[in-house]
Amino acid sequence: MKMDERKQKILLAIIKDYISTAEPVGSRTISRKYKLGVSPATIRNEMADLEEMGYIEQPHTSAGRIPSHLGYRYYVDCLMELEQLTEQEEGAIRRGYENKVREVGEVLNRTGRMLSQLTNYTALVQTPYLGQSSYKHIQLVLMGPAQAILIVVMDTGAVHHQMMPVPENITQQDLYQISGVLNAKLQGRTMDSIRLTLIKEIYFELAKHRNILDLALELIQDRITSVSEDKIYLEGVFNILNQPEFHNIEKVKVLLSLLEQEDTLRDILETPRDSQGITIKIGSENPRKEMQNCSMITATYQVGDKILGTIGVLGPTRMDYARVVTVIDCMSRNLSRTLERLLKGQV
Amino acid sequence: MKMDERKQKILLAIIKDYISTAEPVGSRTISRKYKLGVSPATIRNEMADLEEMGYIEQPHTSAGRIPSHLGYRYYVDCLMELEQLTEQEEGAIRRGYENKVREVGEVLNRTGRMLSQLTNYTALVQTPYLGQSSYKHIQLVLMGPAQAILIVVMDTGAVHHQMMPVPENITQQDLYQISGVLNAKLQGRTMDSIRLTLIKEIYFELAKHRNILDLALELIQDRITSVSEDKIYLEGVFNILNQPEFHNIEKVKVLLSLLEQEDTLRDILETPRDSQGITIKIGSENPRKEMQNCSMITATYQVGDKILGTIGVLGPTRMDYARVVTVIDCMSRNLSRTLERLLKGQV
DNA sequence: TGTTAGCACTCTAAGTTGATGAGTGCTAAT
DNA sequence: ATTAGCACTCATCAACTTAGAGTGCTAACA
Repeated sequence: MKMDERKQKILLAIIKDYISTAEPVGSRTISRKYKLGVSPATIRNEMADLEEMGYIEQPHTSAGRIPSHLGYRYYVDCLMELEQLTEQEEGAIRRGYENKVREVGEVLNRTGRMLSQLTNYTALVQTPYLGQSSYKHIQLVLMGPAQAILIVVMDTGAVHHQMMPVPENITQQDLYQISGVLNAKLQGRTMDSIRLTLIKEIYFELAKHRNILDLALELIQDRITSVSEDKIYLEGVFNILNQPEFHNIEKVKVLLSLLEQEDTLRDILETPRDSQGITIKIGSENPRKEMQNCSMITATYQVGDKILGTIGVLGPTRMDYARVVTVIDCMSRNLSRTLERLLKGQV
Repeated sequence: MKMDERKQKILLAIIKDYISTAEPVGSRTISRKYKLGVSPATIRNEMADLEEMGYIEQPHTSAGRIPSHLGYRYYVDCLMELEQLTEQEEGAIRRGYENKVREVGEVLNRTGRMLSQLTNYTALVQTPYLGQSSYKHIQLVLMGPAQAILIVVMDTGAVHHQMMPVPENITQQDLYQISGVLNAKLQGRTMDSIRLTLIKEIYFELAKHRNILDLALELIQDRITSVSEDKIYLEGVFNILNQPEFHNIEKVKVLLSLLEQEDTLRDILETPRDSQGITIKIGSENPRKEMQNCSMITATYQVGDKILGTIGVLGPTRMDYARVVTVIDCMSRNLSRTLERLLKGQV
């Protein structure tokens, strides 16, 4: 069977209507609302064909049709016309990013908030991969009789800190000295590039503080590096309560318990290696079967031509693909640009 | 009418049963399950009395009774026997606090998580009031051509940081010099005690960097101080989905939209000035009328004899008061102890 | 005088029935 | 190829019925 233009128009009408009403769409509705110039009976014939081809299905005999996963797939691949953002919205996004950007974490936060607000779905934002970022400043500050705080500033503007025990008798002067050496040796180095020779150099210069150094270097390498890496922010989770397909509490609970696990988030954000730009996963294309009735739209963001991470929007399969794609595209561009500015010439 | 012992027993039975089943309790059930040695008919008479006294009410004519707010109040004030935590649970709490405590924020986080897990309700944790904490270390680090990062370490172990613009031509050396002066003047000072004379002294020593100083001091005073103050962590919000009284999505949405506003959280955590220890607010005793069907149990935590903040558990009026009171009491003690250790001799 | 059995009564929850209407597929006419 | 017409299916809703849980009252009992 061939997919002629009229079939396309009918499929498009069904999908658009179902996206906005969440109700099965009948032949009469289509003929009335989307003037195709043919009678309901004709449309019924075409719909029977579309169903046979797998693009739509019937919840039960006397109901209208709803799009199948295949139908949505055909829609996003061939039929969808992207929506234009209003001046207002685009302005809001731009302002959201221009407004006193100070730190990577803050930028990601705002991205999530805007994404979920603009789409009314759940937003996911992955922290950027910054393995190539380098140490900018390291400082040890004495906090108590045997306690110090280790502060590490990365060139990305990220600041990590961590309490650590120190010997009883150590003074702030000692710590300044240690900080000085660490700074001299590590400043400008990337996380991945600290090698044994370098550490030996440090030991050599600070032989008598060996035990502090051991701990400090361990913390710098293991803990501090790993803390911020590959976290995923969730925003607007409650928006799913507004979707009619989630008026059943049990379904909400299933989805929420999935979203509570970081692994799941990582899995569903995952995109095929070669995918540039935007990826759409519909229903059963998602890695978890509990998400059959959800779709996920993701986009990568980058600085230069290095992809740093992914942002995504999670909604029901019946989500407004056209709008979400436009929004997420705009957001990922803005995010990339802002990060570029923030990390200017530093990554 | 007098509240004799039998009435008390019956009221207690009604409340216990309703708390565990969420169903109205009939006279037959009581006589069967809670062997009081009297027939349902007798119990019916007593229940009629209890209803007249306002302790219980009938959802409709042919249903059993449920406790009224007054009934719950009488229960928590006079009838409730506190539950004992199991060895296991108490151990888990203790271990939760002992395990590598490094920072105030982390402690609060864990507190929230444990509270919500142990009770299966929603936990609220207010950040401690640390207005009396003092500056331990201040550092400016050059990040880009005209950008620096300001790092402030408080004696509580809290670390704040903030990007700030600086003049194009400034060097890291200049910034070190400024940091040095700021440290010398501000170290050991409390946030509240920075006075004009002090600032003049700083200006005097660093006349040529006046514009940087203006910004830095402003950030230190306004932004950094206010950021972490009086935030309220929410944990286990989704637990409300497990309560049968919230099987209606609309009710969930109303409650969630309340909990999204920080003011609300502050209001419902608020406790009367003189209240030492644990406060229980039942239904309409809550400040928001949308929370008529919720109860809130709060406890303060302190270091020394200074109250620093409040933790709380939010559940339906039908919540398990005995257990929650025990848990929250244990948690607040542990939290106080841990903070004491963490801020040892520093506040 | 307090307790209890018995009974009529009330009200909800759950099930049944029937009407309505949206929607379909098929057929025959255009 | 298109469409009008028609018989048919099925969900939804309202009206009605039923079963059962629970009550209040009364009269009998200890």
